[in-house]
Amino acid sequence: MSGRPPDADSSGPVDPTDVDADQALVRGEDPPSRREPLSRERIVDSAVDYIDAHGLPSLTMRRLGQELGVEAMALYRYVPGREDLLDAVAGSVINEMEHDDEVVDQPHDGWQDFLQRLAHGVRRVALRHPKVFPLVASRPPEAPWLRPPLRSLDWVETFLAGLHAAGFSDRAAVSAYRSFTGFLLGHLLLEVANLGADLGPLDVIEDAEEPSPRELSAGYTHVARLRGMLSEDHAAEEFEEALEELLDRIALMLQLDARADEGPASP
Amino acid sequence: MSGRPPDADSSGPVDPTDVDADQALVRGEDPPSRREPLSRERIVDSAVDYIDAHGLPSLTMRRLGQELGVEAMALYRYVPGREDLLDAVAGSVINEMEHDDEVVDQPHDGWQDFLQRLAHGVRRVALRHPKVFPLVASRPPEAPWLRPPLRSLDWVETFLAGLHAAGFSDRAAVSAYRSFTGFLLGHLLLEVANLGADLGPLDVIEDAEEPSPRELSAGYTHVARLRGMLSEDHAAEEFEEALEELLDRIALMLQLDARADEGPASP
DNA sequence: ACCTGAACACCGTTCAAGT
DNA sequence: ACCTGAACACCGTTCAAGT
Repeated sequence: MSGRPPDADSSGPVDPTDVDADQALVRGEDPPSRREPLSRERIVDSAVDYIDAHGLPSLTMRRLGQELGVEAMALYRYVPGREDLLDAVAGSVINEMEHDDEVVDQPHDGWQDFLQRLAHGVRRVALRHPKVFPLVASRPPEAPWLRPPLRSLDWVETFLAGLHAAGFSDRAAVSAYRSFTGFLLGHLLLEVANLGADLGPLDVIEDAEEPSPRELSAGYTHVARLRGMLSEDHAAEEFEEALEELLDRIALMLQLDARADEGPASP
Repeated sequence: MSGRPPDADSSGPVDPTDVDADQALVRGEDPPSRREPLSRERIVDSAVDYIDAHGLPSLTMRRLGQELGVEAMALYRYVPGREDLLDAVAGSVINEMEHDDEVVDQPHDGWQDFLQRLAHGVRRVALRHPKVFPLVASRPPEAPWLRPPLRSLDWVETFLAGLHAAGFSDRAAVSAYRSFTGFLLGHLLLEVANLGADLGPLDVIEDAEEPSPRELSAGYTHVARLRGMLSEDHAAEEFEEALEELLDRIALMLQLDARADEGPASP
């Protein structure tokens, strides 16, 4: 079965004297007067849903229009084009963290807790939208001082303000921002890739491509032997461990930074 | 200027009695008999060059055919389709490391040196092909036990065999493989993204999208203040530092692993 | 004000036909 | 054996026209 949505017209005869509106009613669509009007937000949300369900390559302006009960051309009143829509999609999912109660705006229990919550918030977004996350990860951000996956002004501000309030120097906060984003990007992209994220619906995969055991044992002795171990999914524990280590490293950097601030004349 | 290649026919009158071959000669093309035959390798190499030059979105089967002096349909004798071609492209650039003399097959100076060389080899690939690297990073690998960016059986085997030879236990080698890939993916993807990697030719960017300073100062006080510092490019040093830290972590893990092997009955 | 029809310049891919 | 022409079912996007 392909990703194409089923054609609702194909089941049963339709009186050809019906006017368009009546045919629409037969098909179960709301008449134009009753359906809520299009808006940029509704379009972006619908695009997120569509990618979650069918994968990025399946999202076309025409199919998205169909999803919204509208012709593709109508979308262009609210969105400049497909590329901008994808940017908006990436921004939208990362901003879902705004409604995540575990994620806080201000450190109230130390910066480590603050960053822990933030990291887990991003991870929840990635796992909720595994097919959208590669977009968050690899679309070029709108400014060189935004780095994926924290690719919105709001969250970078929250990050920096939080660390500032926790006593970080500017230098230390920026340094932490860099290592934090690198950490999130690597771990979460691997995690969603392992989920088979990139491609569309799973119907194409057919997992028939795996190298045969015969092929493997010829030369790839280590891979063959460790196959099982390599396939084990330890994403969650790995994430926790690596996050702890990252926080330790930041704490260390913080000490060095503070010492440098006291003045370079110390023993 | 768009990415579309210029039409060579458009400059000057052409005698309509010329046969196709002569017109081809006028255009400076080799006659079919003289040009070297198509091959999967030539197609993949050409695709890499094309993406390097014009970006992934600009690569179409038709334009790639044109680049090779052939109609698009001819490509399908050597490549099953566009998606498979992109997989081959990702595999091809990562395998460029085969010809990188700094990268070694066997650890001859300790595993740390071995991993240092491997990491820098992958980084050189990423910097040589910044527009291809997102493909290496986010295409789902052909088996669940291959993780980007080390997405080829050959390199995973080299990695595992190398650490094995250096005395790593299976468990330790697999654990190192996981953290190594996570590290590379995060850092290199950020680095190429910062280079403006994803999109096509630079002619579309026009850097007109940056939020205005006025907009910034309203609410985004920390981002505004740290703008300059955030834009600084420390990719190279960051990579070295983070790599050192990763190797330290692996060394630590190695000790714990060895101790666990001696038997859990130790004091 | 909001949406659609028709059109344009593209796509990927198949397959019978040419050399 | 290797490539092409013609065709099919799609794309994104524009714009005049409809309600």
